[in-house]
Amino acid sequence: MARAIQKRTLETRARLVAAAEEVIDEVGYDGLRVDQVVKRAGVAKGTFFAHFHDKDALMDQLIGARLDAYLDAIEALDAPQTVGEIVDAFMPMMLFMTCERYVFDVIIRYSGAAARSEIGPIANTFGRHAQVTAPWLAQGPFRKDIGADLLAEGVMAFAIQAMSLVFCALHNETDLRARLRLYLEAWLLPVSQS
Amino acid sequence: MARAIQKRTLETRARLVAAAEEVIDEVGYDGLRVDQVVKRAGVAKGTFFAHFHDKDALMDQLIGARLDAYLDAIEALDAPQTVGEIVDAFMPMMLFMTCERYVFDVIIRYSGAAARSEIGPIANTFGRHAQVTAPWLAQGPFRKDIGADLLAEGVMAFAIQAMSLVFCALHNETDLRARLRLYLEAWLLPVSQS
DNA sequence: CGGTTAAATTGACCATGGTCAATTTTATTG
DNA sequence: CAATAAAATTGACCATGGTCAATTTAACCG
Repeated sequence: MARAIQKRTLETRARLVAAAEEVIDEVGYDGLRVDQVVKRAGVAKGTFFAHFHDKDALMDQLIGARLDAYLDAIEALDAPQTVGEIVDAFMPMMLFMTCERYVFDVIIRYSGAAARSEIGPIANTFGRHAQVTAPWLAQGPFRKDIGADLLAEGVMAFAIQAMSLVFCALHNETDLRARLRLYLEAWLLPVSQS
Repeated sequence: MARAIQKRTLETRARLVAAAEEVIDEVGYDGLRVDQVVKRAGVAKGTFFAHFHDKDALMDQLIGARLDAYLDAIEALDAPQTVGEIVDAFMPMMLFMTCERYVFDVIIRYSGAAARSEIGPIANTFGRHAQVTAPWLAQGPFRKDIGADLLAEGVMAFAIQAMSLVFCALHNETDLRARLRLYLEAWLLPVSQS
């Protein structure tokens, strides 16, 4: 018969998360080692994996939480009326997403939700992102020949493309904003010849 | 003073590659273990890493070669005149790219060229892809308000988006074609309201 | 051909993520 | 409270990618 979750469980999990955040502050996401985390949390290694399916699941949760905070800020904004305003709205989140190559890889891997059985925190943020963006695009002065949901999916695709280029040898973070703007102007404000 | 590459070197490398391909045939890309490869090739583990910087570098080469073969076939085609023909042209390569989650991950990781110092085989195929696509888009009956290179970048972005969805719980391979077509029609044949 | 040097190869060893049978702790029940 | 069952924790152990000092092999030279 099923029992309620023990208070101890929540404490242990909280200690693991807190320890992980401390480690990340010191050595970055890429530098995190499970051994460091469990040592700092004062638990055995097996305990870590009783709480998180694997290291990536911890990352999913930590990074997902950060993304959620960015989305909270984005949701609080008024619907943007220009492509420039859209880019401005997303820039802080995109800068975080590209703060480390490893972070970007984790996000991409988990954004395509359910290779893993259940939808995790990061996958959820992508859903939220679409839910915020679609109404913006429907309300603003953007193309109306296709649905807002499809339009939002495209914004997502171009945002990912722009972020990918950050890690190419020839591009840097300054380009990110300019490139996304270029993409979105072409996507949201086409000038058809027909 | 520098010396020529020994014949032995090439033989060893060829044996490693051949062994790797055999292993992949049996257990897939994701199932490949370096130990298996070196055992089959009859060399020590250290030799493997003298020839490939890491396991991913081997994958880069093997997968890159496959992609190149698909691009050869694509290059031999006449320039497509409809979105449907474009989708048809890319489908075989996209099916390979999505044959395993692991393969797709490697491709994405290496497509953004030079997190690694030099441009590898996979990164090169992305360049080739753009070089094939841009002229097609310039010649065909598609939007002309933006340059063909930008148009080709967008095709790439949407192709990746469509492939990502293959691994989501709710989508399958049949959707891939339909979804890419939907994206590309919106991207290449917009109906502006201005 | 023997000596010398660079390149290639070896395999013991390490780092790190992950597993699981055994143990300890907590909750429940009579 | 004692007995018992479920949940949580432990840490020795494993799998696998990757390293590197030592060794072997091949090429070059007088």
